[in-house]
Amino acid sequence: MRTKCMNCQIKSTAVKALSVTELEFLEENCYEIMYRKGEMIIEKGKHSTHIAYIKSGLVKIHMEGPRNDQVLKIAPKETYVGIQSILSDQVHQYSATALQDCLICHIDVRSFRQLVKKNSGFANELIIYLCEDELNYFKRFVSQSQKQINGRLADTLLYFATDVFNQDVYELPLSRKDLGTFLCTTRESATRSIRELCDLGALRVNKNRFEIRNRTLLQTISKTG
Amino acid sequence: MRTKCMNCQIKSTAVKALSVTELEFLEENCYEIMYRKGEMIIEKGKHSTHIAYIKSGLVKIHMEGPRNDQVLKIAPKETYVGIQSILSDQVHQYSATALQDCLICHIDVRSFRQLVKKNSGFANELIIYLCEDELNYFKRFVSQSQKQINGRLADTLLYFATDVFNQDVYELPLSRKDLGTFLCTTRESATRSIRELCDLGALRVNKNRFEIRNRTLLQTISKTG
DNA sequence: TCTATGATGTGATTTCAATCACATTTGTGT
DNA sequence: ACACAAATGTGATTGAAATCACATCATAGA
Repeated sequence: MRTKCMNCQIKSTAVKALSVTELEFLEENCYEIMYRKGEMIIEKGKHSTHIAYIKSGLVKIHMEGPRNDQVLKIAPKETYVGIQSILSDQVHQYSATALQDCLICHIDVRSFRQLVKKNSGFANELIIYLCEDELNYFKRFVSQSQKQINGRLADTLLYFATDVFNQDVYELPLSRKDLGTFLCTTRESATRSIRELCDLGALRVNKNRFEIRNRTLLQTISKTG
Repeated sequence: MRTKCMNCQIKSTAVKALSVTELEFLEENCYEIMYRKGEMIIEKGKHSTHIAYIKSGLVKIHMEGPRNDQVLKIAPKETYVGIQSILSDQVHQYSATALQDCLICHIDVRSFRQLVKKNSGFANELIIYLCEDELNYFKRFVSQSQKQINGRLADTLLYFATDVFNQDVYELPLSRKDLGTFLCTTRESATRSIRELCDLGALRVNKNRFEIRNRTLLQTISKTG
């Protein structure tokens, strides 16, 4: 049996603003799916009937570019994916792929829109969510265009340690190739950059097991590019 | 005497969703200012009490990076600037500077938030606005990280021709330096790229007067990077 | 167990753009 | 009209990262 929205433990801030009746309405217009690592959750170009909400697991948001598939974001739980389809019943502008096994809640986009129109508290929280998300992209944009690879890698490793895993030793759920496209570089350059940070003593790496050994140094590398 | 919001000819889609009473409320909580070319409209780090709405003129949105000041966006009229301050009474996360003489409407952020909470149609339009804006940044992010300078310049020149001036001959309101930072490169490389596109016959340039001579060629350059 | 396919590490080389250096033009205030 | 500061154009050089090429290591089937 599926979990009732009302009892859902990882409601978004927006959903917390809904009334009991609205939660019951939501309940009838969403459903959960488990995705295995590597499966596509939403696909660019496909008709967008649902918004996805990550209940657990990590998701890669990516978009075709002129050369590569570009990773825009590595999204942890409690992230909305494909919310831009709220614009209209159009097609998804980007793809999302599970990096780990993921529990995803799919919400019917028309019902979602109805909730926005009915409950301005819900709408308000969504606005806040979108603004924060956009600010994060601004920062990422600036970093990406002004820092060198080592700086961008340092950023990313700190991001995983601080915001995703909350510890300094973790299993990086990305292939070197994905890490490369997330860093806006190539697989080879990503590999080399990892080795440089190891040589500097900031890191220890074994396969995908990363250990941050000198956080201060990493932060310095992140700052100076 | 100032224009009444009700009669304002360049209302945002969101403001069009407001009732007469709400428009009167808005009227009492916003004011217009003319900015001269070069003046700062909002400044990073300053307390954000107002959201700016561009009624006329072009505005540069920019943010400090580790090396440069990075231009995030060249915003034309009917753009909200600093809307992210809706998050809370915090400080602005980026700056905005007038590239031309600009008429700006400053809206008290608390009143703005009240309108969001009161009128879900207003909130809904804002959500749509934010989603579109974010999608544009996604595309810019991908272009910037995968295209070479000529491709990025082609993009930008087409953007001005199509979305800003709506004609193929225009006065570019950016210094070479600003153009450089918008393209995520240096002044020198921007200059060289302009010359290359001229040599290819895609452009004709005299000072800041740009003329697109071969739109198809520019589009090809934009696509292939 | 063996094989095959994909992922990864690493050196050599090339390429694009940054940096440096300086000439020239433009603009501004007196 | 003049002087000075700021913006722009342009060549020479350097440098970071992409590309190429290939070896090695996993991993999943047969």
